[in-house]
Amino acid sequence: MSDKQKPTLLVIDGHSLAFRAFYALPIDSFQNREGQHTNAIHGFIAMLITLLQKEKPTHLAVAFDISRYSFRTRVYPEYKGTRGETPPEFIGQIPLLEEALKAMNITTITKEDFEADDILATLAARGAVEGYRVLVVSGDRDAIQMINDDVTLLYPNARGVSELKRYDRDAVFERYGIEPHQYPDVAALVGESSDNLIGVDKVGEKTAAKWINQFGSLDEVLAHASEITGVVGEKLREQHDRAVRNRQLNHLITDVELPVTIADLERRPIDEKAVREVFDKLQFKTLLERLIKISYAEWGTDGAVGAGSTAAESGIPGIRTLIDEELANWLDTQSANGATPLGLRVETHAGAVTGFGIASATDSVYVPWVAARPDYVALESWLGSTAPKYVQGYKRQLKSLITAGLDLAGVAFDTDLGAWLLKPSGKAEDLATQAYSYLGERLQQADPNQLVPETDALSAATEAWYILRVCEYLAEKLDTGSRRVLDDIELPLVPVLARMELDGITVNRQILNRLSNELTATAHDLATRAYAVIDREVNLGSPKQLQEVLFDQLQMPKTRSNKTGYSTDAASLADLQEQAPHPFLDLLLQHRDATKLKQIIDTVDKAVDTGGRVHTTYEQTGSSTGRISSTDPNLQNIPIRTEVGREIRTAFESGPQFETLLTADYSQIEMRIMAHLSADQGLIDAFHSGEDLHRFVGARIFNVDTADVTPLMRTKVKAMSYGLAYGLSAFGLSKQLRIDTTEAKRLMTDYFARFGGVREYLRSVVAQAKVDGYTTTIFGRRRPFADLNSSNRVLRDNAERQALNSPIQGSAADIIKRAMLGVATDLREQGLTSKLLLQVHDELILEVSAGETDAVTAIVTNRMVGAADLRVPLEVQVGTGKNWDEAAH
DNA sequence: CTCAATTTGCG
DNA sequence: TGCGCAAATTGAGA
Repeated sequence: MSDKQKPTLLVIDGHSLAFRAFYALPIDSFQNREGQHTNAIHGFIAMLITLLQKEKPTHLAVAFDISRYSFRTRVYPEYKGTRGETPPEFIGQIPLLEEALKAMNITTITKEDFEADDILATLAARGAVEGYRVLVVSGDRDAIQMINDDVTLLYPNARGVSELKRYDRDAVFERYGIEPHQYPDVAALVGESSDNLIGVDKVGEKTAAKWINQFGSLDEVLAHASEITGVVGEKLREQHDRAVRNRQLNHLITDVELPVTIADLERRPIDEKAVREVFDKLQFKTLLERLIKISYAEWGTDGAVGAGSTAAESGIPGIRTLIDEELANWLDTQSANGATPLGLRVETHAGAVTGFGIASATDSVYVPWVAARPDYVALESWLGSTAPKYVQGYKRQLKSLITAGLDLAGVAFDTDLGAWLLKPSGKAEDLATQAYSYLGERLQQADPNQLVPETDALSAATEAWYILRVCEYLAEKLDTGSRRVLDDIELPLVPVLARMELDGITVNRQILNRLSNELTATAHDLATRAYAVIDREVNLGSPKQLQEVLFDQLQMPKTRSNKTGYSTDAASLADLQEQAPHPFLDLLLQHRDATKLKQIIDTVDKAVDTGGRVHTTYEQTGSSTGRISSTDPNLQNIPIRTEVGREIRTAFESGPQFETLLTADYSQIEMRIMAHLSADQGLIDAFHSGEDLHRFVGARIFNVDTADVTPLMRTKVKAMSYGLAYGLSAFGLSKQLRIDTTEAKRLMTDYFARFGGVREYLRSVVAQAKVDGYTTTIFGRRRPFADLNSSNRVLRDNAERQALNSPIQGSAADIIKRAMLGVATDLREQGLTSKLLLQVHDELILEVSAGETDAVTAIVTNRMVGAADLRVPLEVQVGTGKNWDEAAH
């Protein structure tokens, strides 16, 4: 008999599941009118309903513990002794749950002196013998021993309620490397903290599984204990009794006498009246609807239930699977409709393309993709054509296609980019969330309490249809400026970024490994010395432990306070060093520096592929200002400010087929943008003078000749200038320059006396933003602000500084993106093989082919300088070299 | 295991 | 009491 035909017995550990649900769902969101908490009941029943739908059990029972005491606590009083008091919010939920189950006509079983798991084990064993497919739901790991070819365990994962993990024999083997029936042997050696069973010291899952595999069983392992060498062997012989005791306790009883037979557990229809009463008392409206609905479906009663919009209601078109001629004809018909966009979803599995969903407003098709199939001419030509396509996650989809050897053109909208331009400070949303946010429609999988993952995910065809609709909605919402940014900057940038990611940059692992080893030694040495100075060993990476050392042990003056006490960051430590010099401080700072650099090196090293290259991922929708960010690994925070830091940069090289690396960075782009936006004549003159900016500004402020500007004066002016764009206060400036606030205030006054246009501009940005609710960059990118008129001072001040900075940082982001587009275009059009590799906000890094250095230098310079037409010139510094460090000069 | 907080790297 | 990011680590809590 196949499993499909077998009757299915579903048995649940009631207490353990309810407890999991209790911790997984927010307590405060589930409370009925009497103040009784109901989150555990809600989670449990949501899970149960899903299980009924998915697994369609023919027989069902829920087992409960009667009390905390069982035969096991008599044998070993400390059993489960680590479990604390029941949380007060949990009290009362179990009886209510039992009441609800009763109304649903579900059998609950308890047995004096036994735990629920023993009941489950008994039912599972009997069910298997009687020819059932058995599903056990339990959050207790001991349940693993029940698993065999007929019995599967559904185990809640760490998230608690979002899904159940299926454990069959294979899954157990994969996870633990043993057969399910051997699990108690392993657990006896390892121990089980939740049961207060202490294992053999030094023995973890790996060791225990190895022994069990080697000797066959716990008894055999113990019999051969004398053969096991090393400290673990010693511990095993010493703690032999623990393992034996644990094994006795974790053995589940499979012949508990029960008042029911399996046949008695056959499912029965719910008592609808009773269910309505109980669920009403619990105030479970949605769950009641779901339950009634499935009950009607199952028991054949009239199913006229109003809740939830079904496919037919929301107008999802049916899906047709098309290939060959039919597909060609369909695409033909669509393009005959002119330039009407189609939704497109590239379906992938493990990175490889497996199919396509394509949708018009009224029709959706699915195209399975088998790379070897010959006749995809029509599809490929449509993909590569300018026929407008609406997508989600353009870059990721494009990369999949490129990897599959396919072209993609004509992308005219992306839900992610559109949503981000509309609300750049929002979180990235998946399609289901977007459909709900913008269309108000719940996609399948909408129930957050679902415990078992949907078996049938939404078809790529239906996704394409939703993508189309979300895009249409967003396109409607975008103002013309944002739309221009999308069309002229963001969408065209996607293929450029995709190429950069796929290409990656060559990294010399020998250099990284050498540096890593050196830094490990340095850090170790520094730590040892630091321990000697304070006469004890602490974790130098733990702010909490450092606080103890600094403020308790060493009685240092208190620093800036934070949520956990007093700050130990570099600035605070530097302050301390001044007030109360101590060798520990310097050692700590150096140690931090070494470990941080090592961490970055190791992260990059881990990301090197077999071809010796590192591929970052650019987050195009990650920032609020319009910048792109870099992750996995982040290549925008490679050290440069210290000697060792720069050494790391020598590891980034041009690839074997290339001649050199080229870096090009904008000089003072933000100050230039400020000069442009403020139209301050002084600042504009500064940039036209050819003089060093800070020297020029310093001369004006301190009333001296440019030649007489001292380094100290220049430093102060530089800090002031840069701080301007961030909304720096006199206090902040004094902090940074380590001068008193009076002097900082005077510096600011003098600065604004000479460059009043800047202050005027910054003021006007904030004022305008308060009126409009958003700021705008030179190229029309918007950033909305919610808190500019907040009555909360902190919120408002923060929003004001963000608003003041956004047009500056955002315009710089626009400019370098435009430069990247120009560079990519020119490289392509001039048939050059040099490649754009990295972007670091105001810097581009390229890999240059032999003989192309001059051409590439010209392209990069022209495109970067010409990326915007400002009141001041844009200046670019270009350098070349074998590696990133060399190229940066 | 997950999450918040802290710290630090870059622009 | 200075804008924008990503990553690692610690320690607490579920």
